[in-house]
Amino acid sequence: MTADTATDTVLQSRSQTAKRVSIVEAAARVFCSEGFAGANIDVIAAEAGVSRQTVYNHHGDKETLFIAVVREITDRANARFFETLDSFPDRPQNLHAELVEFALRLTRNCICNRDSKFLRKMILMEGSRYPALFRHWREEGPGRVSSALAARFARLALTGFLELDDPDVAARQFFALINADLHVSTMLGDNPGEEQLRISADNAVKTFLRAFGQQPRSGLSA
Amino acid sequence: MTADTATDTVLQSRSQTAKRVSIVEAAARVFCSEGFAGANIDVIAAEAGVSRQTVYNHHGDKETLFIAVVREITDRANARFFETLDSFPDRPQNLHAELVEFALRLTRNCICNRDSKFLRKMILMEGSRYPALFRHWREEGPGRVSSALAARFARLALTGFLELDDPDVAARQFFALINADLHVSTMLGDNPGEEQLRISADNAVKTFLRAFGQQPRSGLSA
DNA sequence: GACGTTTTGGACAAGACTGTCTAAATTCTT
DNA sequence: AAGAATTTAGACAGTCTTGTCCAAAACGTC
Repeated sequence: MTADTATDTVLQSRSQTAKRVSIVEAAARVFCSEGFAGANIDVIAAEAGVSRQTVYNHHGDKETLFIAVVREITDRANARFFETLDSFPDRPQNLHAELVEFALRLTRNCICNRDSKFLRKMILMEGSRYPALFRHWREEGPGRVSSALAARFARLALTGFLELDDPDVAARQFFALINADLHVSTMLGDNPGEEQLRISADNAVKTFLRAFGQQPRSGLSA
Repeated sequence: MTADTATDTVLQSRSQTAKRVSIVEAAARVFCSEGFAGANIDVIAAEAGVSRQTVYNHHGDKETLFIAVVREITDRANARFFETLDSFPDRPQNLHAELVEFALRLTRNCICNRDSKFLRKMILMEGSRYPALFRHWREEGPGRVSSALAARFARLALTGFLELDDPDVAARQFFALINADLHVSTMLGDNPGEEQLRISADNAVKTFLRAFGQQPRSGLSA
């Protein structure tokens, strides 16, 4: 009964939603490379394969579009973050190797991908102009991810794999170390190769474990 | 003879150079908060306390002005960096405490100050548009600073204060750790308080020394 | 195939900005 | 204090951009 009309209303005409996402993707690309002020609606429309009027129909105006894009990308990036976090090695056979793999997933999915770059740029440039928008990013994103990672580390400490004073600090430092070698090149827009990523993750984990690693108590491994 | 005219030509009229730097400072502020595209020459002129025509007289056009500003700030920031590096504790009495102080100077002078923020923003946003400009930044700045810091760490390793596989990696990681707690808030433009800076530096050094610290061989201390 | 909705393309007004020009005012040098 | 150079304010042309409007075309649904 209402089901049909309801889903129709929600799903819209399929190509309508297709256009919607295509606009958001295009807008993200353009905002990212030109900045908010430098972004041009005509260019966004062209890149989305859509007429300018359609952009205005869907999103009202430049600022509204910008906000929609940031929201969307924020949510997607956060989802990705937690998804990646789920692959944390809670019961490692080989802590070093498994942490390196985890670090690699983190850099690939959450630091070097397009969404993350977009967010870094936009937060840095427009963060102070839209406090609410970016407070949301901070609290739902880095804030929660950091606590979640801290909890995983705390668990490893309990099992005797790590020796930690403060799991929250350790989590933040883990992120920092992962970024240490990549920071400069990602700022200039380079995309580090697989090789480079691996070396970098390995360096990070090596240092992290030098600082916090420990042999697990034997009884608990299996 | 020529001395007079020469110095005249170089020094210019004193207020002329005063205006020049005032324009550059104002431009830096405006570019920083609005981005290149969003920056408005009239605003820059007003903020420099100068007429628009004067801006054009001195710097020709917006892009030329931008390049001049980036160059100037890059050089200043680099100079500051090396100056700060000179206070590295080569013969520490108390390695932990002295590294913390050094880290604090580094965060204050080279990470949280206005010039550094400007450069981070501009490199992130316009880095790919002006490769030469920012290659210069990278090679003369982070690149050389990192090696220089690595050399200092290597020395501490020789004296037995540290145990290092690769001083270059250690240097990059030291920077990363120093930034670990500050990264998110500086992205949003917050200015961490003195308290926060100290805690953050202390966390960084604690972890760094857990990973690389060592009691120095007794013979070498005095 | 008819009907309602969405999309298109192009025209358009309004505003903003860059960069130039000029004549008058101010400042520097001597 | 005179002469040279710099600075100013304002006007101005030209361009670009945003956001609106509209009639025709395309699309999706029944």
